[in-house]
Amino acid sequence: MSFVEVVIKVPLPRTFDYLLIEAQTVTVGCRVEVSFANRTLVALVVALKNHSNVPANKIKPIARIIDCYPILSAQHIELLRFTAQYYCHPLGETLFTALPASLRSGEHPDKTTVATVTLTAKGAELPKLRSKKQQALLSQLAGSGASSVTELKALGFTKQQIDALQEKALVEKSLEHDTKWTQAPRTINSKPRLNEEQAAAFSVINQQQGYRTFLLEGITGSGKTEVYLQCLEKIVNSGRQALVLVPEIGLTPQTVNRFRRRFPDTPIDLWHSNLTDNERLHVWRRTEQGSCALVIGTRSSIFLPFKNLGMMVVDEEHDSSFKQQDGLRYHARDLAVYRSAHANIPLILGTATPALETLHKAINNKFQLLTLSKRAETKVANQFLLIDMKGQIEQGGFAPSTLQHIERTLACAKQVMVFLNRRGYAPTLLCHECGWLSQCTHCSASTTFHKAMARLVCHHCSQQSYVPAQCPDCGSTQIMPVGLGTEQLEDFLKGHFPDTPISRIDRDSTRRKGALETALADINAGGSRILVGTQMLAKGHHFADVNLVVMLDVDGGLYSSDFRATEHMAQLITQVAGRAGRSGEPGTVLLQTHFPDHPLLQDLVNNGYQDFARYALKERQEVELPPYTHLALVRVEGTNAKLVIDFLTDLVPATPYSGIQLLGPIPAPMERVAGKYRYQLHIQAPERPVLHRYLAQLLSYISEHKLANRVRWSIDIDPMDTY
DNA sequence: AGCACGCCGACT
DNA sequence: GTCGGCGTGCTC
Repeated sequence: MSFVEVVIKVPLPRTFDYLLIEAQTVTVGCRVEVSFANRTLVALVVALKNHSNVPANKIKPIARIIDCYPILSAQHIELLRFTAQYYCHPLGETLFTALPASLRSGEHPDKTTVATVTLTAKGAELPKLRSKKQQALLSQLAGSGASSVTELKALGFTKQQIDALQEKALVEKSLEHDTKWTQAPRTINSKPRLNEEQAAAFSVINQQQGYRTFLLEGITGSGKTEVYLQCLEKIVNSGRQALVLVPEIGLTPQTVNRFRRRFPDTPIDLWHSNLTDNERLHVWRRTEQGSCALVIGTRSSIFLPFKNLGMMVVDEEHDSSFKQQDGLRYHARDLAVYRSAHANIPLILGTATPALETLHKAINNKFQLLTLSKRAETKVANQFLLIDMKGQIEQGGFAPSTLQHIERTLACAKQVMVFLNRRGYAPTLLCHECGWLSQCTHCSASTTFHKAMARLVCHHCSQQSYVPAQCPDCGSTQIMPVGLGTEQLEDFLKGHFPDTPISRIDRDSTRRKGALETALADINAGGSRILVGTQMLAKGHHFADVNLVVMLDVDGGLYSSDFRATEHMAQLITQVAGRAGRSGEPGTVLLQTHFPDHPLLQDLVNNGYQDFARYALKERQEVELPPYTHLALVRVEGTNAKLVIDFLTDLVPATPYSGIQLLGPIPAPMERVAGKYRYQLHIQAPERPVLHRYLAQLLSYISEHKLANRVRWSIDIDPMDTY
């Protein structure tokens, strides 16, 4: 008798055995169809065996074998097994979240044609077009040769725009067969010359045989990307594949084009959340068959089944979008470390502002630190100015001296960037007479007033409501907006600088597809002189003319209950400061604060992120927080607050477990979201093995708990948003 | 997660 | 009389 052990997409932390009929042959990694609890499901074979511990009368036969060849290699299953175990997540759910949706649903893995767009002879002449977007599409195609429809969509172009060009006979669409990547890549001669530091970093990485993680700590503008490119070139030239992980908003046309120009004959694929199921399947298969050399992708591309991976790069490694915030709560950067060690290949973590966890490993020689300290374009560093907001009479959120700085910069024909981490017009409405505040009815948060939409919006559950004309409590008509949002800043600046063109970049103003690209192009063409926005504006976009950067309200990060808040604030300030003065002259960075003497802020401003980070690490060590201890969180939510709290209370043992510190149950930072109450239990341990041993015990306790299926619970390893 | 089984209230 | 509410329990 032979049996197969399979996993099913079901939140149960175990596998299931099925009977293999004699005529059937399968291997590990194949999908089969099984009957499970009265329904027919796709299952994945994870083991073959001659024995089963399940009573014979319970075992059902396999209904159908889907694949004759495995869709996951044993090595890849191993990566996912580790992931499941490390993140305390059921193996079945882990394997199925990693798979593209089409494979999950049992579809055939091979779809071999790609829709491609090519310029016609007429299109190659680049005629002037009325439509800005179509013109941009045309020049994109001229720059990169043929492009797949998939990729153009990723860059913000639409099917309509492509069709419009086809209508004008400027482009042709064709279905191309996926060609195996056999052609020897062309070497580009016009490589920029590396400066001394870049060359040193390159040569260290280049000489690395086998696994090693490098932390490439390079300030903004120091040319990290050039180092990646030259390292990747060697990998690609030797016929191996590479993965470049980028933050969610890092996948811009600028980045992609830069890679394309440097590797003109090399098949490059993109991986991000906007791909359709078929597009995903297609990239998945290309990586598996070795048909593409390079993938530039967001978080989930860490699960792509490369045939012959030679190197990984994690750009902006500190970015929190690498951490999945629901379901399988993995961190793509941390998995990249595991994966590269297993594949025995080098890994580059690049950033100007390393996460403290990463820096800690570099200091302890688990990672090798490589530093780029010289800005390639500018010789002089930016100047920081702290504006003390105590006792200032502010106008529209600005101190008088801030406004003077803006005025002066505008007079020199330079651009100004203004940051605030709150979109909308005002964070809340307040009744002047009775003190009523506009609260969301489903969340423990106030609703944000959006003037342009004339709505109150909850940023946590997206519920919208009309702006009341009268106070719902006392009937007064004296309702006014309180606090600042980007919309209000834009409004104020328009009034204060009536002749200056202003652009606002935040999730509201860029909701429409391609709106961000249009706005950015507009800014770079020099149209707007003042740019107002949230941190969306800070990441990865190059603006040549910005000379002054203003950050309002940096105080939020100084006294937050989240222990990572200062780190994130420092990263943001550094990141934002990097936007100033890229054209050759040093820029100015203005920080408005009520605490100009705060030691961490002072350290950051006077000595830079590198110094700040090392000081912040000392603080973490003193208070025994990560990376000096290891953290896990049991998150529980439910409509009934009592059940949620009772369940968590029950998880805290009467006698403490040696080495484990427990804290809770405590309400989540947002206690109520979309009508659900959220509480959590913090688990802290000095060593990872201790933590995982404890968690294994806790999980088996939870699985027998009678409240466990009356609430929603999950375990978050190395959580990001905590107290 | 789904889905069946099971035991109590208001409808044709 | 039964349709349907969702608490409980199980899935090879």
